[in-house]
Amino acid sequence: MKTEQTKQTEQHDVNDISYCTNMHLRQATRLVSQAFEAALQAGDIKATQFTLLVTVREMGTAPLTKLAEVMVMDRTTLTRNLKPLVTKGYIQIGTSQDLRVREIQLTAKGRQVVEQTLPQWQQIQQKVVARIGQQRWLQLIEDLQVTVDALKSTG
Amino acid sequence: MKTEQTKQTEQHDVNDISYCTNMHLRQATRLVSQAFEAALQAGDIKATQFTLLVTVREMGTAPLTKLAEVMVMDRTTLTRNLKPLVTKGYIQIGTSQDLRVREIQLTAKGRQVVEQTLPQWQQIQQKVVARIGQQRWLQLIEDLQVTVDALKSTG
DNA sequence: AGTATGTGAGTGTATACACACTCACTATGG
DNA sequence: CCATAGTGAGTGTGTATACACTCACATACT
Repeated sequence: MKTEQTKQTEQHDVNDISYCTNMHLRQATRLVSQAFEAALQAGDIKATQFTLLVTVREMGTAPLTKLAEVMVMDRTTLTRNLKPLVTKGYIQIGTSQDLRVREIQLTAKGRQVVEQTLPQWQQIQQKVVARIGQQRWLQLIEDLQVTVDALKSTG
Repeated sequence: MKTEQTKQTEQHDVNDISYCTNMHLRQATRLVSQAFEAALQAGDIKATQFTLLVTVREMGTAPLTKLAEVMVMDRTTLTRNLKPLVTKGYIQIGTSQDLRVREIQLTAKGRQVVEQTLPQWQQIQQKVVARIGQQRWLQLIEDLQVTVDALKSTG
C-alpha cells in the first residue's frame, strides 16, 4: 500500500538517531552563538547578556519570574545571569509592594551599552542571515518560533 | 518601486532585534534540551552525553580532535564532557602511534547504555516531532543543517 | 488571629560551553 | 642533529543552564 510505504519512510527519518532534534539544535546554536560572541567581543558584554538587556529594555520593568517566562529561561538561571550585569551597573534590581518580588530594570548605563552594542549586533546578524540565505533564514526563525510555542505550554 | 519596497521590508526584519537569530536558537534549544533531558532522566546519562555516545558509536574509533569536529564542538569542551563518561566506564580513551593523539571509543558497557537509552530517546523524539508537526519539523532539521554548513567553514 | 498552602526568589550542585594559555610531541629545515 | 614551527590535548577562568532544595513572604481558610 502506498500510504503504508510513505508512513514507514517518514517514520524512518524521525526514528533515525542522526535526525536527533536536540543534537541539530545544539550544534547550530553552538556555531551561531560563537559567531555572535566573536562579533561582540570588543564590547563589555556577552551575546547572551545583550539579549537579556534588550529584553529588559523592551519590558521596561518586570518581576524576575515574568522576565524568565519571556526569556524562556529557568528562573534560577536568570538570577545568576543577572548578577554580572548588576555588578557592571547595567541592571537594577528593585523591590515591589509584595516583598518577595524583585523588579528588574535597565539603568541609564545599561541603556547606553545596548545602544553602543546594537551596530555590532546588526553586523553579525546580517552576516549570519546572508550566510544562511535570506529565504532560508526567515523560515528558520519561523520554525524556531513554532518550536518554542509548541513546547512552551506543556513541555 | 515595488522592488525597493520589498527590499526595505526584508531589511527591517533582519535588523529587528526581535528577530535575533541567536536568541531564537537559544530559546528553542533550552526547551528542546529540557524535553530530552526529562525523558532521559530515569537513565544514567544526560541528553548531551547520549548524543556524544551515539556519535562515538557511529565513528568506531576517532581521535579527539576529529570527534570534536564531527560534533561541531570545541575541543576543550569535548575533553571535559568525556570525563564523566570515562569515569562511568562508557568511553575508553586510548593512545595512538602519534603520542599526542587520544583515540576515543565506546566500551561494551557504553554500547549497552546506548541500546538501553534508545527507546526513551525515540519516545521523546517522536513526541517533539508530533508537537512541532512532522512537516515543519523536517523543515527545521533541514534549516539547522544548512545553518551548520553555512557557518562551519569560516565562522 | 493562627495555621496551612501557595508563590517569588536564592543556593548547592553538576553539566555544558569556549577562549586564552600552556605543555608535550611531531615534523621540517638548516 | 638541533632549533623552530606546527599540532594534539589539558587547565584556568568565567558564563550558561537547570534541578532539587530551602527560605521568606503572601493568601486563604477556619
